[in-house]
Amino acid sequence: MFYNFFYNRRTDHTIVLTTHQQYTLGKEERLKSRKQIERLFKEGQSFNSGILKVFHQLKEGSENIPLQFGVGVGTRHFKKAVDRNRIKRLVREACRLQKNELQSLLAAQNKQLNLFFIYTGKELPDYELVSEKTAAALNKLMNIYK
RNA sequence: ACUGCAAACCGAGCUAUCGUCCCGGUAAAACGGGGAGGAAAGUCCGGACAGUACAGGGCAAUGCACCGGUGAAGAGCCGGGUGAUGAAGCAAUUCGUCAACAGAAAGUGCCACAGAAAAUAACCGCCCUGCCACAAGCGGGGUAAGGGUGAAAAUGUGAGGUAAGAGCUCACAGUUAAAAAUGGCAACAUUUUUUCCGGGUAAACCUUGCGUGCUGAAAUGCCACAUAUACCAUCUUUUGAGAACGGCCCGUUCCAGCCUGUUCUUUUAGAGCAGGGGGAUGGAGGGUAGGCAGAUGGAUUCUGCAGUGCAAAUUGCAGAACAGAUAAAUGAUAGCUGCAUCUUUAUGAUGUUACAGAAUCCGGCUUACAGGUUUGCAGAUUUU
RNA sequence: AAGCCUGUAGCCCAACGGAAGAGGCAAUAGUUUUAGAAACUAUUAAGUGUGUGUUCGAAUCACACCAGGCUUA
Repeated sequence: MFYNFFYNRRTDHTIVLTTHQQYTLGKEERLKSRKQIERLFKEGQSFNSGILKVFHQLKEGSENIPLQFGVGVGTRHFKKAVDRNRIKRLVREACRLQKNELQSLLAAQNKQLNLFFIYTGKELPDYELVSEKTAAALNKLMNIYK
């Protein structure tokens, strides 16, 4: 009985995930070019979403990638590399799980967007808080580029 | 058994789903394998490696400083010596801890306050003596035995000696340097002889000895893209000036010594003048910032056995392990076991937490560290 | 990653190895004023980032840590 219960739960979970199948985060979906990042900070628009500051800019390019994003944490509030790595991983994970809606919207309009998140909070967050704030930021972006 | 300190070691494990970096695999997938530490940290030492056109020498700069061993090397490690210091002991001695541990007798500087005086010591005192009838007073000289100081006062004690004194002389003790003998590879120790006794400071300048060329993976090489053989200043272009040798000098080596016109000598060619062009250095800018190599497996680390050595370490054999990103992978969620805390003692609840994240690579050092294990030392109590 | 610099009252800063430390702003109290500001007078506030050493003596010299800042293209 006990094992059976868990087996069912597990299979349900996997089915839900496989239907979407888009929770990927490959090398191509990250913003890596130094040139593009500098242009984004210089010319792009930005807004604050609680503990996150978001830079965003449409770009022209031949590659067919609707969304590229990067994450940064300043050394002012987090002196230890461990903490900075932790925050970057949490934001990246939250974005990975929630970006699909925006991605498909952009793909439908044939637009390409650069994004950069900067963590501006002063304390080490937990995953739930980061997830919530990232979702809010992504919703705001959907309204802008509708 | 408990507490504290120190040292060494460990730094939870397994499973599932999603995701990620590298390698293999594939036409593309699927799939398989690997993916953070003892300090990855601080950047404090030492190397490897790369560039700089390394002949060689000197100066400057900079580092080190008892001896031997170890190792690629070191300001590391191991062993020893000397000195200081703590504990135990009647003592001999034993057991620890620490040391930038060459030179102050090459020279220069500094030594506040106090004190006569702080380094060529005469302020008081003591002694001799001149002026003077004597005293007092003034002057000349000798003298470091005595003088409330100070961190430090001119080796200490005793005797002789003297006008008074003085290592002036002697004895003992201490101390500097040298020689010899014995022990030791050596530092050094012990003994004997001669000699010195002229404060401290070299983590003040410095002297002596030894070592080091400088720069640093954003090094460097190649490919691609882009641009500007541009601009300004100085120097130079026929014999005495320039450049390189990554501070300077000697020295060595290298480059340039071109073109046009004109004048003179005149076969070529050479010299002078003018102009052009070239070169070097500096200034101020412009472009690119993509890819590949460097780049991860080598003085490698660990384990076992055997050998050498007091030890650090090392030799042989066997086995195992070793990430490779570049706005930068190593993450998220769930469950089980283990562990900790609380309440209850079938169990339940909460937490899984320390210091901390590779960035060219190695060897050390230093610092941080929840909890656990082991060893050593100290403490007080309990039991036998 | 590589390399360099700085820590002194609440703040800004000075001090040749020598009384344990100078100023300015601020603070507190007083004078002045009906009250306040300004001005004037007085007072308080450091033991020199931490530790160890060298020295008779350390803010100063040396070493090791801690904290903060800067440079590179």
